[in-house]
Amino acid sequence: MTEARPVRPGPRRTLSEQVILDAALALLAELGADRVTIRGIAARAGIAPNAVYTYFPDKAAVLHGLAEQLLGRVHDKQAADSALPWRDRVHTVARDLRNELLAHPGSVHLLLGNSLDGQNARAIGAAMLVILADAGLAPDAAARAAHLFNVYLLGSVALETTDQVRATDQFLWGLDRLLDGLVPCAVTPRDHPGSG
Amino acid sequence: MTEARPVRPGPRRTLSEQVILDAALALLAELGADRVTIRGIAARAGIAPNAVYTYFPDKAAVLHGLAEQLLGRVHDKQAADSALPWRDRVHTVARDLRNELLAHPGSVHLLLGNSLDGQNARAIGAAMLVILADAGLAPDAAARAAHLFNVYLLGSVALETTDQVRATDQFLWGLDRLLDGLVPCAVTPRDHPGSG
DNA sequence: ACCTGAACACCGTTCAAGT
DNA sequence: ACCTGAACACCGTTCAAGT
Repeated sequence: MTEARPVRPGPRRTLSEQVILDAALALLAELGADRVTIRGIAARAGIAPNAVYTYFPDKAAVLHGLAEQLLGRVHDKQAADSALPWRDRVHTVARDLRNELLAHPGSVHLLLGNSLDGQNARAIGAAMLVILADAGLAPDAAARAAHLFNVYLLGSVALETTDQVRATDQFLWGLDRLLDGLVPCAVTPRDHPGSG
Repeated sequence: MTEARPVRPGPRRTLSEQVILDAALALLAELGADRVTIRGIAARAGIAPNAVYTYFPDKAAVLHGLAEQLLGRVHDKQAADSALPWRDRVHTVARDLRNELLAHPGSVHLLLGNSLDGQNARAIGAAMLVILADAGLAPDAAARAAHLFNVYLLGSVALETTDQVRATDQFLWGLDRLLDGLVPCAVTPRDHPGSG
């Protein structure tokens, strides 16, 4: 017989939070938001429904993780390029986020229903703050403006999703009105801080 | 025995759509959005759950009617007063709608998830168009601006609801930035059209 | 036309048990 | 620690039947 070293009871890590979130994301992309159920996720991951509760306290926690998962798919290199005009950088972030949200119908309501306090959410918010600081906004104004940006992005896509229309013109028009309203807030406007 | 005149089969109109929507609204106000269920509505109305389907094809239709019901509770007299500055009139509409939505947590997601094409929704939208026209916006710009207003209002309240904060300062600040961005769109600005 | 009881096919979640 | 089968308390919706 083999040596009787203390065998750990049961498999140690055949699953993980990531496996569950991957299954949830696949379900969201293929079947829509209303099909993202605990039982559906478990079935796709090949486990029993209640096994999910080993990793997440409840469904809300799974959806919160799923929202974070979605934001992680957006990486903006152009947004970080401080040599570009700040309005263009905002446009880039807005377009990329909007496209990601429109690609997964229902994901907007996911973001609107969960606090955007995860790692990826904070990263995007921080990138936005940098852009707005480069635009000349004071820290508190930049924070308010970043929130305003979130409101506009999520609100726009939510209405686009329910009304079944892709109104890119309207989206960019509203974004520009919003940026126009922010311009007077810039105390030290500088388009190319790298050259100053 | 009494005369055998053709008695109509069953009670003719003991219920109505309005009774069901009233029950739904009461449930929303008292127990929250997630407790607005077909079975709950029926119980409060004193009928069997499937009786609801005599008046509405499915739950989505009930919620659509409920969204309309909510908007009907907002009546703005000040918004119609063309003697007031247009920014004040917008502020009034925004404040009243926001207060109504915050009073019923979950109602925001109700509005965001249903097309705002009902009678009350159109009335509010029309009032907004009048204000924006008085502000000097051309019809197409006014239409875009009205949509922008919807996006901002619903997006703001949605984020306020999920983050459990009532940030009135932030709300008004963002609204003003938005209105600032609209000012250049006014081709024929006139504050008091009644005096012209 | 309007309402009912009963059933169907689902949910999220919990519990006791097994490794 | 991790996973399972079974159950509980719900859902929305449909169907056949009654008035």
